[in-house]
Amino acid sequence: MNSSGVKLNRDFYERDDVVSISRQLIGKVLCTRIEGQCTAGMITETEAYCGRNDKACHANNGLRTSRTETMYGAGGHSYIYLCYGIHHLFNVVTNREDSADAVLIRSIEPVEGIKTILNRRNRIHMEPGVCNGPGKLTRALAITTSLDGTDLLGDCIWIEDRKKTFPDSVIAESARIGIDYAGDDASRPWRFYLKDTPWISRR
DNA sequence: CCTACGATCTGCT
DNA sequence: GCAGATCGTAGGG
Repeated sequence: MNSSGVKLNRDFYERDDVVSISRQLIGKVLCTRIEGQCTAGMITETEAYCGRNDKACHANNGLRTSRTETMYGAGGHSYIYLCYGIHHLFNVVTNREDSADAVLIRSIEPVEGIKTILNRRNRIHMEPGVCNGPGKLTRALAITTSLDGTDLLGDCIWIEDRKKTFPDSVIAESARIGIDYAGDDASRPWRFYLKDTPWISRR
């Protein structure tokens, strides 16, 4: 797909610091190959969800159900769930089997398959509104809950390192969005985004 | 079985 | 800025 890209390997995902991984995913490229269509976008915004000790995480307090099961699996798989009955949200599962850490991908800047992305989003022209939100980018890349549990080392959904590096000084952190119910964990600075880009959901 | 609600987006005022 | 969409999940009876 892109000769300069190197697919992230299992070792990247299986490390135990989900907050660091969340920050490191900024600048990486999320790719899908679905129904013959290749699409990709550079990750510009993420949020870390810290397993059973995080009140905002679906696996809080060790909650283990058919929905949360994939979060307990090995790092490097997808955790995709339906939000508000409409939106398919995509997460990267991290850490070893039995932990339940994950990174929510919140925004991307499209870099490949622009026509396909515009079609899926029902738009004519590319602009930040096409992919600046967790429900928007899944629509753009054709990611749905039927792909929950997908191995990110396969050829359907994966993440590439294209050697585009950003210094820490251009990466901002903030509280996570839309988790007011999470008590003291609601204010933890586990959201990361590129400071100087329009391709994010909020300032 | 029943009810409440959500890691959001869109369109309208 | 705000309401409505829309349905799977979780929790309680």
